[in-house]
Amino acid sequence: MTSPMATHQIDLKPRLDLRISPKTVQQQAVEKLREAILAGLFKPGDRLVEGELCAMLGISRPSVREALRSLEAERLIAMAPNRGFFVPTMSWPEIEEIYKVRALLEGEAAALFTAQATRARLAAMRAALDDFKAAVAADDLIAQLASTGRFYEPVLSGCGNRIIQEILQGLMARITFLRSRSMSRKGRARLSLREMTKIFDAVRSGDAEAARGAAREHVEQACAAAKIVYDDAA
Amino acid sequence: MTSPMATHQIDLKPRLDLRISPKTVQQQAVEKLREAILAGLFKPGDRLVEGELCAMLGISRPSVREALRSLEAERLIAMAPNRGFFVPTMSWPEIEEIYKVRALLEGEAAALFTAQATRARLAAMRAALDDFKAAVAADDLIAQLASTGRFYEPVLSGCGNRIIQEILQGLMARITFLRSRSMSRKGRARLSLREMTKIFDAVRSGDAEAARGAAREHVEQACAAAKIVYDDAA
DNA sequence: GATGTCCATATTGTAAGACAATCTGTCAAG
DNA sequence: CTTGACAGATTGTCTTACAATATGGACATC
Repeated sequence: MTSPMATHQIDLKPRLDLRISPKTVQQQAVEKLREAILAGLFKPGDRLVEGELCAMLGISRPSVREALRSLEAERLIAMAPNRGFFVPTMSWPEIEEIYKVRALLEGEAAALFTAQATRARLAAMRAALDDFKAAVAADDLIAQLASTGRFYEPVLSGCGNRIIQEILQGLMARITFLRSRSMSRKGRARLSLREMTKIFDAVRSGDAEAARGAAREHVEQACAAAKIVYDDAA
Repeated sequence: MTSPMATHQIDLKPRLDLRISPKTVQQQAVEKLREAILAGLFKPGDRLVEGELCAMLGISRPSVREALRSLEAERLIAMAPNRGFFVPTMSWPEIEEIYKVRALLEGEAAALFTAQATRARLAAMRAALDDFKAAVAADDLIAQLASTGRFYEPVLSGCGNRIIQEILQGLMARITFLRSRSMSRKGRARLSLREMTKIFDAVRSGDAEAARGAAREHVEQACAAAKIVYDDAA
């Protein structure tokens, strides 16, 4: 598929694909709605009334329904026949199961990445880690979430397994509504910083098993923090 | 959510839910199309023309499109704007990545299941294993695939993690088109039987780590068999 | 003969309208 | 307080329609 010559070149423009792809209304609708759900505009339990969404997005009902079907298959929303779509509320066991799988897959991703980390990706991780540190010092929640995302991005895209990446993105999306709240817990950010630093150090030193362990532990700690938040809310 | 009394009862009727659920046309369409793809009626590379599907399923275009969107989000089919839906062809690296994740998750599921296997589920596994043995002896491919499914079902539903189950089902669906072909390779079935027996023995003896290892190895062997088939086809 | 241009046709993308089926909440009757 | 009935809201689905885009081939050009 990719040009054989590419492997001889330095990784400056990794897979820049020139394919122009017209965005269909449906695709944009999916993106907008996903953003809206992740941003918390629609909260767990909220109903998604087709007519309202048509008005909000300025598109027709068939297009809205197609978009909702896509999100349904992603498990970001659910549907009950004749009652329509809604944002599902998740029980704690289910949330915990997601964290368990995250621990497993992020550990694997970290281990895989360690074995083949490029200089560029390590630099990106370090930059994100520095940003996160600054965001913690500034108590800036938005910046914390953003830099956390940038910290993981090189690991996921550099671990060499797109399936892991795809699955993790899906799982993360499903628990986003908890992330900002648990991150905001007093002291969690600082612990998070320490755990992420541990991951980075392990990756940089080339110790795959240490990286796996550190990544696992980070997720497990995040899970514990999420549980406290979840119980408080209930 | 569930009645507290239920926990005091014996597990004779595990969650018999009386909820009647009307099947919408769209749901039936998704099921029919998924079956058709898994059964190989639509092969990788085939286009799925909306008009034809309308005629085949006897439903309208909006309904067909909704169904296709669902399957698209499941990654069972793909879409190119203005060119419609098609069954994607997978490259070997991608297939291998799926097997890698399967190895990880099936290993985990086997380990989790070992720690909490019920008598009933163990019996179901044994029965499935016996069926598989008979199917191998009779050289009956259909029966082999069916009994393999029944062998794994108790593990997945009994491992206590529905997310793992959900992910694995999705991954399996994406490589089904390879399974029957690689299973039919001379000698593969017999090896498969040995590997599955090893899994069962480990689970029954309560050795979670042995079960994880055996499950991993079984997937790795399946991956190797699939590679041979894939290369032959190319 | 290879390449580029243009058009007819098929198919998709999207909208609008319609109507039956089903759910929800309200209110009266028992 | 429970039951039943009814009005309004919403979904499930189909039909029709039309613009936008892709595909394949005819034809002209180099």
